[in-house]
Amino acid sequence: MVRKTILIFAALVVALLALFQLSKYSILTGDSSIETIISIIAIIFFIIGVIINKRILHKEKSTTNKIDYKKIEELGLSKREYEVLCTVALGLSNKEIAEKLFVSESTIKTHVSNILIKLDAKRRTQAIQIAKELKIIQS
Amino acid sequence: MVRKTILIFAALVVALLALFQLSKYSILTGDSSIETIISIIAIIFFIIGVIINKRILHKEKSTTNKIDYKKIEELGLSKREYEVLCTVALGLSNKEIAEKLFVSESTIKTHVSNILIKLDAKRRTQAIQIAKELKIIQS
DNA sequence: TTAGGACTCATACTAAAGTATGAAATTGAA
DNA sequence: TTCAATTTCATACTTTAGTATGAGTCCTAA
Repeated sequence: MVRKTILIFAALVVALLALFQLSKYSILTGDSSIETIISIIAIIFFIIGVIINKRILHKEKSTTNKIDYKKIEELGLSKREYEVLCTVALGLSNKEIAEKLFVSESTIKTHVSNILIKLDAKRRTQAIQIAKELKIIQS
Repeated sequence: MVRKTILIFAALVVALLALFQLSKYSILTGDSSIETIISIIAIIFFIIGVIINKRILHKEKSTTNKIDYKKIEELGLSKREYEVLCTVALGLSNKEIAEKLFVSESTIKTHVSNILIKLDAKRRTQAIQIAKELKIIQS
C-alpha cells in the first residue's frame, strides 16, 4: 500500500528529471518549442493526477464496502448461521428460508434465535441493521 | 454539468498560455531555472487532475446514492407512511415506532399494512429490501 | 476413541407482526 | 365550505417470529 505510493512518486520524480534533460536538449537543438514541452508535461501530469486519485478512491471504496470476515468470526457466527443471516436480510420468511436451504422451519428458527443472541438484536429487522453496520453483510 | 467542464478546460488552457509567457520571460531574464517552471507546471496540473477526477467521481456517487423522491410519490406513499417505513428499516418494532411517533401501536400496524401493499411486500423485511432497491430509503 | 461444536429437528409456548373492518378526527385543496 | 385523502384508533382475528428445552446426528481435533 504505502510502498506502492512511494514507488509511484519515485517514478514521477525520475520522469520529471528526464523531462528536464529533454527540455534542455530540445531548446538547444531547437527541435521543438518550449510550449510543446510544457504542454506535454502538463497533460502527462494531469493524467497522472487523475489516475492516482482514481486508484486511491477505488481503494477506499473497496475497503468501505468490503465484508468484514474477521468480525463474523469474532461474533462466533457459524457458516450456516451466516448463510441464514444473509437470506433473512433478503426479506425471506423462515418458511421460505427453510425451503431454500432444504431444512425444516424449526431449524431456521433455531438458527435465527442464535443469530439474534450473537448480534445482540431483539428482532430480525434489527439484526439486519446491525449486520450492515458491522459490515458483515452487503448493504 | 457539461458547461462547467468546458469552463474548467477553458480556464486550464488560459492558465497554460499564461505559463508559456511566464516561462519565456523567466528564461530571458534568468530569474528562475527552466526546471523550476516545469516542476511548478507539473505539480499544478497534477493537482488539477486530482481535483477534477474527485469532482466527477463525487457527482457519480451522489447520483447513485440519492433517494428517489419521485418513486415515493409514484408508489402513493404518504408522508406518514414513509416516516414509518424509515423507522421500520432501522429495525424498530411496531411498539417502539408508536412510542417514537407518539401514536398507538394499532396506528403503526395500519401504516405498515398499507406500506406492504404499496411496496408489494409480504413482510417488513422484504419491504426494507424493496425500498432499498427502489432507492427510496438509505441503503 | 471420545469430547465438543455444528447442524438438525420437534414440541410447546409466548410475543410480535400482519389482516380485516369500521369509524372518527384532521387537513388541505377546490 | 365541502369533499377527499390522510391520520388516527380500536377490536378481533390469523399468521409469523421468536424462546425454551431436549435430543439425535455428524464431523473433527485432541
